Amino acid sequence: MENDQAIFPCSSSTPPASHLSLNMVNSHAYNDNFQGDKADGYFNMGGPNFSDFSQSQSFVGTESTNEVKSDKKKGEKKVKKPKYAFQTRSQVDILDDGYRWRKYGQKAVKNNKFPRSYYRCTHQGCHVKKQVQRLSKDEGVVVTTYEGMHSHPINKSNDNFEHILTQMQIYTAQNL
DNA sequence: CGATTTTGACCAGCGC
DNA sequence: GCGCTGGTCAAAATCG
Repeated sequence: MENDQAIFPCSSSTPPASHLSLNMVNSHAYNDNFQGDKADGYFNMGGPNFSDFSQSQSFVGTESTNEVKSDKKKGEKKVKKPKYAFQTRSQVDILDDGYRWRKYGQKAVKNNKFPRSYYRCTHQGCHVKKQVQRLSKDEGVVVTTYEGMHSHPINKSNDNFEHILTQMQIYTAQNL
């Protein structure tokens, strides 16, 4: 999994919905104003009010240089972990993007009243991780942080997420 | 019965 | 060096 560019499975086919993610990076980025926590670098471009769900999307390019000098336990080569965070307006924490996720942890964040859930892709050979976090400031905002990239097809009908992507593209075009 | 969730413990990185 | 915070593991519990 050396490919760290996009989190969408459609990056190889380059569908019309894939370039929208590039558009979102054009927004202004502020570091320490998102949650007051670690300066990760969140890109926010969502408007205050749009429509129903998933209207305010954020994009995060967090190059956490997590380098391990020597193999301690896992023996994994953790050189660089690019993370991509999405800020979604939703009432539910579980944003089904079409993949199968297995929850492997949950921790409470300091600045957030809501705990952060850690998920892992259950696909064989796919070590994509994702963490879902809800903002204590806005309980209707859910931040989903993806880590890694899927190299396998979705075993579900991604019609739902595709619909969301389409809406995101429309909103992005209107916003920009 | 298998897969997944829950929850506490453990560990590593960072700041003081 | 110690304490805090964040991330992962693993065993038990739960669900389908």
